[in-house]
Amino acid sequence: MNIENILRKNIEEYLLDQYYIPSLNFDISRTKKDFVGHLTIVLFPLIPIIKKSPSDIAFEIVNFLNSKSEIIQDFNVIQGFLNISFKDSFLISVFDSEKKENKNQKELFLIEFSSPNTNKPLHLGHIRNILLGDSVSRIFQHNSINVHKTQIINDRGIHICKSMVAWIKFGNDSSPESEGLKGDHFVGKYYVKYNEEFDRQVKQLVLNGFSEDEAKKNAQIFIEAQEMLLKWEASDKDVINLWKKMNSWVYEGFDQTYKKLNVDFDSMYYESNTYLTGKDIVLEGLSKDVFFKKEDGSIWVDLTSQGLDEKLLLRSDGTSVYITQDIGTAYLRYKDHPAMKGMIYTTGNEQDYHFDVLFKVIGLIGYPWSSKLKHLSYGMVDLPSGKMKSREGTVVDADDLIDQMVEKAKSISESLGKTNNYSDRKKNDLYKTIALGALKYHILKVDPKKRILFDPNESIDFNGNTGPFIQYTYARIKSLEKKNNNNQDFSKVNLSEKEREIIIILSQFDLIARSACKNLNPALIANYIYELVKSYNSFYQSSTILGNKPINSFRIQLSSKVGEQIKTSMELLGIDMPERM
RNA sequence: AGCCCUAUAGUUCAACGGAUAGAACAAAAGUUUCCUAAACUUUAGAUCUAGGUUCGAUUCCUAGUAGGGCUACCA
Repeated sequence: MNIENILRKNIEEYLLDQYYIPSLNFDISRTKKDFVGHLTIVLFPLIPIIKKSPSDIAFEIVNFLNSKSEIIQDFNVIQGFLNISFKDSFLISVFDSEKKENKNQKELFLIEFSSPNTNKPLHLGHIRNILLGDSVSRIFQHNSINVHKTQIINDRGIHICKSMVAWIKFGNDSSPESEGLKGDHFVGKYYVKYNEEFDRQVKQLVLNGFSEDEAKKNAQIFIEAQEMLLKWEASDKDVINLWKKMNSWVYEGFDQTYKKLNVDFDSMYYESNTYLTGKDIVLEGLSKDVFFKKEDGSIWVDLTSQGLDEKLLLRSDGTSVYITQDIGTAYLRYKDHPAMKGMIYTTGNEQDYHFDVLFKVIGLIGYPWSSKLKHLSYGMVDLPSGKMKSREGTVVDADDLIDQMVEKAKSISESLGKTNNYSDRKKNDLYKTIALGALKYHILKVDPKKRILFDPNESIDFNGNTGPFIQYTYARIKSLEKKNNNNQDFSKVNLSEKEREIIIILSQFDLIARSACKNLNPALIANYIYELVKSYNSFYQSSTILGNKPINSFRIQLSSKVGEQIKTSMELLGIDMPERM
């Protein structure tokens, strides 16, 4: 139970007891720096209802609290703000009480993230997606919610055919092994080769008098890719085999990257398995007049009454589009997990409209679970040079970025000379931990809906509000614990103001975790950790400067608690904590 | 054209409608008898514009400005 909740509960009781007010929203927040107190109750909302002056209300509240138990040391009222200072004995009792897990029956949420195309490697945009999805999953689990992590793999369509055509043309019989490339990079290379050849052919056709648009439709290699897609849909054996081979290379590459990022999945859904289901559902909806058919045979949904447009669901030639398979995937997932309380889609905000449409269409079909679908959308990751475009080669490759981060962690650590006595293996593990800590924290600390400006050269700092700084603080605490194992009674400790501050921050963790869960926002956790670390460092510094020796056991205990909390919190972001660094 | 998102120190980020808008980086100045100086302490510096809602607005509403996205028989 945290302090804020205890206070809130008591005040609610007071309102009910004294004024028969059953529910009223009022604010409790940390007392601002320049005022005396620990927590502040904002009285303004109470004034018009109780019809007394703020100071009268404040006295009543304090008297009520004191009549129940002696927890208040002091208080003051400034304007409509009631600032309360708690007794040390109360703070210590809160600090000392073990957290009780609420193990109610657990709900199940499906969380979809990553969901790449299978024609090229993962890039920085995927990293934000993966980290968000993974972190939200961890936060859900922390809040006693079961999580099923899943993906939709876009393994079907013209894009993968492009890589296949290029591979036949330029690299037949080559393999990731023969070229010494990671599988996804290998396939991506042929996707790039396709585009180079395509551009060359288009240029040639334009020189021969074609318009730009015509040239794009008539480029030989594009026609070959289209033919291959048709063969794929007709289950041509050779094409299917090649398709399987290429995809397996890609999956192998993806797995390595997931492993590096320390994320995993409970299931995969493949578009090639779900698009037909989607098609069936659309046809069924057509027969029930939920959708309508245009003269050319294409099938549409009319969402104009809900403020959206008409949307295509099936092409005139009967083939499916993006949203068709999404309908099928959602349906299959619901069939697999009928008890799910919610399904969360993690995608970039350029798909906001798409998901708006998808959820409404599923609702129109009449599936009651449409209300359980949620979209976790996040802003783009931009580079200083502008938007990432794979066609223009301005993407930041995920693997390259991670390697670069490890290199940087290495050079910084070595220049500080703190790891000299480590084995090579330990050093490398540490560099990876630091590098990933930096990357993950840097991305997750930003509100998901905002865009991130990512400078690959200098944006990752190892000072200030960063992952490594938090890791470092943790390592220091661990070292402190190691040197001081004395376990004494600390019931008669006089707390310093900084210690009180830390205890109150510590006690707020569950509130923050719940809020982060509700808002699908790991940034709340990150900000909490940093605040805790900052307070702790300041406390640590003042303690050492005052030369409080011998180190009293309460300080060790407090440090230890802070360390524990930092670790728990950072784990919600998927960040490992090194014991030494 | 319509719809959606964003706008805060030089820069990157904070702030359930609450007090004097917080941090970090960069800039300037300081602190090592100390459990890891990858630290700590100072100083300077910001709410896009105009209205409205109310005790009170960075936050909510309206209009505008700027940036981005979406409005594909692409995924």
